[in-house]
Amino acid sequence: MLHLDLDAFFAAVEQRDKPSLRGKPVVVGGVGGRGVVATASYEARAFGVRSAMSTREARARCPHAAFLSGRFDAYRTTSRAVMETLRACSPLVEPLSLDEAFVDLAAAEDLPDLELDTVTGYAERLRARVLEVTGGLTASIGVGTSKFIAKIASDLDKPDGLVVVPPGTERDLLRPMRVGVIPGVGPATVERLRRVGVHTVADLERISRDELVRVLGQAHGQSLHALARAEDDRPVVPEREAKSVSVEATYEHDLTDRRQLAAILTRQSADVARRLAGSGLSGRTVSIKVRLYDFTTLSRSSTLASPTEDAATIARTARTLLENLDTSGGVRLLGVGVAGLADWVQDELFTTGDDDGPADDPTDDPTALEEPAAVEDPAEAGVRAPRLWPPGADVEHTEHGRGWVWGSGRGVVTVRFETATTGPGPVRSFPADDPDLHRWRPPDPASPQSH
DNA sequence: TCTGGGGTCCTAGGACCC
DNA sequence: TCTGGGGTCCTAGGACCC
Repeated sequence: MLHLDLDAFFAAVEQRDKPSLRGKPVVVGGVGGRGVVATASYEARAFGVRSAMSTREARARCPHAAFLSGRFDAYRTTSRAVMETLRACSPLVEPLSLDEAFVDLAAAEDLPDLELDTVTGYAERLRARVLEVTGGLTASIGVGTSKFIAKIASDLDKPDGLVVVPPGTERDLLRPMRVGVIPGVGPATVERLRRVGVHTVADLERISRDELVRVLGQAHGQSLHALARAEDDRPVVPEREAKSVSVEATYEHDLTDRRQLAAILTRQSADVARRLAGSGLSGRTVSIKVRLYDFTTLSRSSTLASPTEDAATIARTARTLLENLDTSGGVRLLGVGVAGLADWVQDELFTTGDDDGPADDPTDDPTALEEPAAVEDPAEAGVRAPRLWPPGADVEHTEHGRGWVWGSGRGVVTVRFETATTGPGPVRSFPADDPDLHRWRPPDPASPQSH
């Protein structure tokens, strides 16, 4: 597994495009009174500027830095070039963000073997190619036997570094490290672990699984027990389906005018609706997020009878949710989101199959009366590129047997297969139009007993 | 006049169903 | 008379990531 991380990405793009910034401290992020730092160039880091620091503090530490609000189109374009370069190596590339990705080298075609020297040379050439296609951006690469180890390794020689962790040396590498280096272990988990005497991975290793689950809960406890032992078999998932779409903003001054708050929700709802439509998605759960003057953060949500991508429906629902909150002290952040995403094809199935008259109390559900009957024109639906392979859908493959959809997109479907004897098995990717890949249906959907 | 914006995943409790 | 258990869906909040 290979993990690639572009160094100080946003700042590096700015320095590339504006030569006068090269060699100088550059800070990209919110430039307003309530902004925070997204990325600081290494020159700015020398003055103690860090990601997530308030821009106010960054200005105090490094007043002569260039403070920029960011050009996301340029970042996206550059990111795309990098991801394409990675996909030329292996079909199994999983972007984690604009500046990070995993590459499954076991699926790389032009890699003769996975020996240490071979992989090291390959990764060096990859770094050179990234430098080329980005017009001079450096990347740090980590290689190891799992996602976890690759990710840890890419952090060890930053910037512009390469670390390959030889198989069998993982646990010795991890033991002296602080638990906070483990992805998923943030400040709250570090504090909980500190209270039970755990500071390093070596300490973590000594805690039983039961104890860890008691301290951190099921999911986190189990996964940390495994990671402490360098056990990690998570596959590369090339394309994940979006699960939610949201828009939020923090305002320079706290807002109190309820008409103004409602107007903001209306505009944000239109933004969300446009993005949903652009991706061919709709969702059933509308939520708002409200951060009050004292930073307490509230969320409220409402699940509709059927998915929507309609701006007016989202806005009406969002405004109703806000009406039940006390915002008299002032609001510093307001946001709208839609979750429970489905595609238009499912939407159509839903609304044509489940039409059982009006809801009991129409005032409970602002959409019950107005919700239109989804997409009528099949040609139009086709244009919207429906998502044919919803995650979790059962499928079968002529060669590999039965499984379920792990992810899909860009014409590729990733399937996790299950065998009766071994349980969850390997993950494989296929072209979405692979004739050997079939949607799978239960043998007799009508038979389940009616109790 | 500390503390962004876009996400994901998990937990816990209550409603509801069988 | 006493007292289920499993499962799903929904809501709110929190931790975490880049």
